[in-house]
Amino acid sequence: MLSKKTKYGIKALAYIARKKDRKPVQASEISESENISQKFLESILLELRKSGFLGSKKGKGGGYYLIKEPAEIKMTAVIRILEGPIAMVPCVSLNYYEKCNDCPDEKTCSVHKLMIQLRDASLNVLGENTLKDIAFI
Amino acid sequence: MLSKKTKYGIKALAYIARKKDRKPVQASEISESENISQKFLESILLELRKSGFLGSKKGKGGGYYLIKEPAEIKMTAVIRILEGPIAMVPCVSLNYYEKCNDCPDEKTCSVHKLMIQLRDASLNVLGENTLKDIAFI
DNA sequence: TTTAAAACCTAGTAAACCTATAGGGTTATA
DNA sequence: TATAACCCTATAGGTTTACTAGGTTTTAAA
Repeated sequence: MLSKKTKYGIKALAYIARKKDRKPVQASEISESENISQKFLESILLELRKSGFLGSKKGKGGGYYLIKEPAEIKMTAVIRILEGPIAMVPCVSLNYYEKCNDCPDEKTCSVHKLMIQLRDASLNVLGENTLKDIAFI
Repeated sequence: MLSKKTKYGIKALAYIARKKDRKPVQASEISESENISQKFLESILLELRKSGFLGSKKGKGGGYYLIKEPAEIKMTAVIRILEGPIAMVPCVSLNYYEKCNDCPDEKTCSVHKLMIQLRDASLNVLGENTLKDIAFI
């Protein structure tokens, strides 16, 4: 299951990307338009800022804005920050590898085999899609 | 993340599939060989029996056995029973569809769009793999 | 210079879910 | 009839999720 956090984060990024001018967008505006609890959204936007996707401006007229071009933001990066590893088991994760303790040999593990295929399929989709691709209909 | 339940369930099915004869395999044997807590495994095997993957024989010399040929057991079916829907959001699920309450229009939703692609990629992989494919090295 | 808007930060919390464990009951075979 | 094996229910302990509350700080505009 995709967490609400990730879902809201993607929606927020897409909302910001759709704005033509690069003026800061307020959390309250996104919250209303996308039906997301404002306080919860604030924490997500903060995380997106800290991880380098968004910049922010404080005070009246402030808000959040994209730092990079939408076409340069791969969905792999967004998902990894918001949701975590793309692999479904740590033993097939490229970025967060960890050995299973129950499994003596990965090469002969049937789960491992299947999960590698799933990981690669997901990586393909997420690597091919940028924020630009999904933000516009 | 893949739940331990699903992981153990797949390992157990693969273990049973690798047996040449069709004699019932005991939970205790699988538990030892695959390093799975026996009580936990029992509950998983029970679920796999109730959902039609396994048959069982009670009493001494009893155990679990496959009802269908490994080549006829698609991994989509296994995952759906053990882990639940393959889609990461209910609004793109084929078998468990549910409308999002925050989203007024699926056709213009950027998350929806991405999740459909992910679902199809996963369905592809899981549909192409049978228990036979993953049980043997 | 005051006021209000907005981001920023910390903490808590109810509910759900996960991963078992406990403790037996039932059934069939040797 | 003893024992091996499946069958079933309940529950504990931990983690994660999805918020909510309540403020502080910064900045622009009145």
